Parts: sequence; structure tokens; C-alpha cells
Amino acid sequence: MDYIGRLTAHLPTAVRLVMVKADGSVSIHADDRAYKPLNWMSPPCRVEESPGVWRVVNKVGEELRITLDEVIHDSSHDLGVDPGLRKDGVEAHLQELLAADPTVLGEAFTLVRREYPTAIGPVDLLCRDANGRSVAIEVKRRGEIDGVEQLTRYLELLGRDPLLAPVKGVFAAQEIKPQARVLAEDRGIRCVVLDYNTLRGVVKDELTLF
Amino acid sequence: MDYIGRLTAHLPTAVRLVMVKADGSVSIHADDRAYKPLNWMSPPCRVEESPGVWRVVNKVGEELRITLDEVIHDSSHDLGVDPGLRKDGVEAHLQELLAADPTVLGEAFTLVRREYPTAIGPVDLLCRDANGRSVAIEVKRRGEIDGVEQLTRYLELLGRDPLLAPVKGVFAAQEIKPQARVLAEDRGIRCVVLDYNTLRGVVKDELTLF
DNA sequence: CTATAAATGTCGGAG
DNA sequence: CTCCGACGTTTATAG
Repeated sequence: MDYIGRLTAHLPTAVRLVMVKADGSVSIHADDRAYKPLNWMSPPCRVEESPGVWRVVNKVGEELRITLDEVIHDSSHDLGVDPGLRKDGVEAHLQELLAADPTVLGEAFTLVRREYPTAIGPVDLLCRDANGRSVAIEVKRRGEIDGVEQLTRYLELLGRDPLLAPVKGVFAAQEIKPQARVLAEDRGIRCVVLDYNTLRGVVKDELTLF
Repeated sequence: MDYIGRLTAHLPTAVRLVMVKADGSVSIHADDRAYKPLNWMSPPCRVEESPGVWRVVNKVGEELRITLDEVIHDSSHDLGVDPGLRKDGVEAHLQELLAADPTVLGEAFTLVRREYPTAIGPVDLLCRDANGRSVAIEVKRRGEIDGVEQLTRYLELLGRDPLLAPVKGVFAAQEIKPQARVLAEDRGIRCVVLDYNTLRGVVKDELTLF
């Protein structure tokens, strides 16, 4: 197998699994590496078959050349359309739960707006604390340095608005990496670790109470 | 199929491909989505088989529950050990090429060190310009905001070293996103777009000359 | 379509 | 093992 595209790669002869999907994608698997193939071509692409050689090419000129020495097993099946996958528990949901009750962040916050717009993008949550001061909250599933930098940029921008300034920052995530915590705290940003299940329970209980 | 782990997901009954690899990983594919499965469990994990139900669990308690209504096709093959994949053209190689001749960045730079160590990690390249001033160079394949933030942190740290200060910054990548460029230039960091093939040719020619 | 942020990211390397 | 950055990231979403 040879790939010539964004990089150049070569794969020696061996027994492998080749998967061709209805969307046109081709992937070549070894018996390890979880679900990731050794090499692949994403759709849209086209397969040119000649005896013992497959050339898989896409629009931008990337190419996968597969040489077939021996076919050990060949099987084809029609899977039909897929009913689709339902997911739950991602950042959007965390944000929803915090918006429903910002006090779970440990202070008497009241929500001003979710997705509060700024010139460089929306802040997850904008709140006011007990003293009426602005608080910008960045929500992440996993809190890493990127998220702290993102919140820092928002805080800088929001701090220029005389109607909001001064603006405090809160970095809330299910998990906060040590480096991110150090950076955040160095910048005066408070870190809050969220437990999704507890949070869901607490907010649900509260909504049930009223 | 149901997944209970970092998130919760449910997949209705349909015809699908289930792939079980020697490393223990399990993945469930629809006939689209390139090579990414609808659901999966990465190794290390364990499969408990009972009639019509597979429970795939890992150490941290994540679980994949697969209900089998009908087996349309079942096939198992020993692929043996994999000879492995050779790659070329990634960031490491760009860094090598720039280290071999930093002047391709457009100034009379001389290399001080590759992977110059700092408290928060190594700088890709540290050079001196024609006037002996320090230049920190961050190399990326794709230049995005993250990379600018990373270089900014390095510049701040290196700038505290009286033997190096003041330190200029250069952000070099095969492609620089508009936001990243704006942020970099706002911080006085020069941006250089690299062409990998040209660069390879130029550096090779120069090495051949001497 | 481009640009940006999220991802059960995955993967590899260093400590 | 954890942390950290690259990735042919891929994927979804907003503009």
C-alpha cells in the first residue's frame, strides 16, 4: 500500500482487512490500533480497479494505491440506511444544566444570558454575582489550556465594555488539567470541577421542587 | 447498542458491521462515516458474551452493550503481526528542514538550538538574527490560534532570561488561519507560510552545494 | 462554501 | 501511569 497526499506513506505486504463503504471510503486495517485504520481515503473518492491493483483517488489529487497479492476472504453486504445515534452528556448539556441553575458553581450567580455574544465569539454563560458584578463562565467537558486562553480573550474583550466591567472569570469543567488550573489561577480565574451526574440530579431535584 | 461511559449513547436496531480486533477493541460500523465507527470500545477492554448480548467493558467502567438479533455473516482471520507504517512530511520534518537552513524564513538567522528547553516545554527552534538578537520559532503544519498562544507563552518565559531578552517570535506553518495571523501580528509575531516541497528542494540543493 | 470549536477524539513520546 | 502535543486529525456547526 502507498499513500501520496498530505504526506507520503508506505505499508509493506501483509495480511490486512480492507473495508469499502457505501459512501465510497476505503480503509485498511491491521489487527490492532483500536478502530483507526493504517491508511484510508475519505469520501468523496473514486476507486479504479485493475487486476491486482486498486487506485483510490479523491478530488484534491490524494492517492491510495493498494496492491492485492491474494484475497483470503471477500464478503459484501447491504446495510441499508442507518437510524442514527443519540448522544447525551456533552458540553452543550453541561451548559444547559448550569444555565438552569448557575448557583451550583458555588456562588449566588444569576444568569444574564447563555451564549453571550462578543466580537470574537459567544461566551458560554454571562452571569451577575450577589453584588451585581459580571461573571463570564467558560464551560468545557475537559478543561485544558486552550479553554483558559479562550476565556482570557473573552474577559479582555468584555472588560472593555463599561456596562460590564470589571468582569470576573470562572472556568468550569468535568475535569481540569493541572496546567490549565495553574494558568487559570495565575490569571485570577476561578476553577470549578463539575460532576455531570450530581449536577443532573441536583438541577432536576430543584426543578421538581418548584 | 448502548454505550454508558464518558457520555451516554443509544443506537437502534439495524444491520451493522461489528469488528473485533486482536488488541481487544470492538467497533460498530454503519455503511458511511468514512472509517469512524458509530460506537466503539478502545483497548484494553474485555468482552463478556451471553446469548444474543455482548457486554464490552473497560477498566474505568465504561460499557458497550451490544444486542445481536441476527448474525448475517461471521468471519474470523489471523492477520499476524504488522510490519508497520512509514510516514514522511510531518511537522518534525519541517522543523528539520528549517534547522538545516533557518535563512529560508527570510532573514539571516543562525540556529542556536532545536527543541530549546524552557520550563513549560521546548521551543521548536531558537535562533539569532543578523544583529545577534534572539528569535524563537514555532513550527506547525497548520497554524491556528493554539500555536500562537503556545509561542506567546514561550516568548514570555524566554524574555525573562537576561541572556536572551529581548526575544522576537516567528510563527511558521504550511498554512496559517486568518484568526491565528491576526492574533500573531497583533502580538508582534511575524508569520511565515512554508511550502513543504519547495523547502525540501531548496534545502536539499543547498546541502548538495557544500 | 469557509472558519471555528468539539471529540467517547486517537496516537505517540517523554517523564 | 500521566501529561502533552500532533494528527493525512475527523466531525459538527455557525456564518
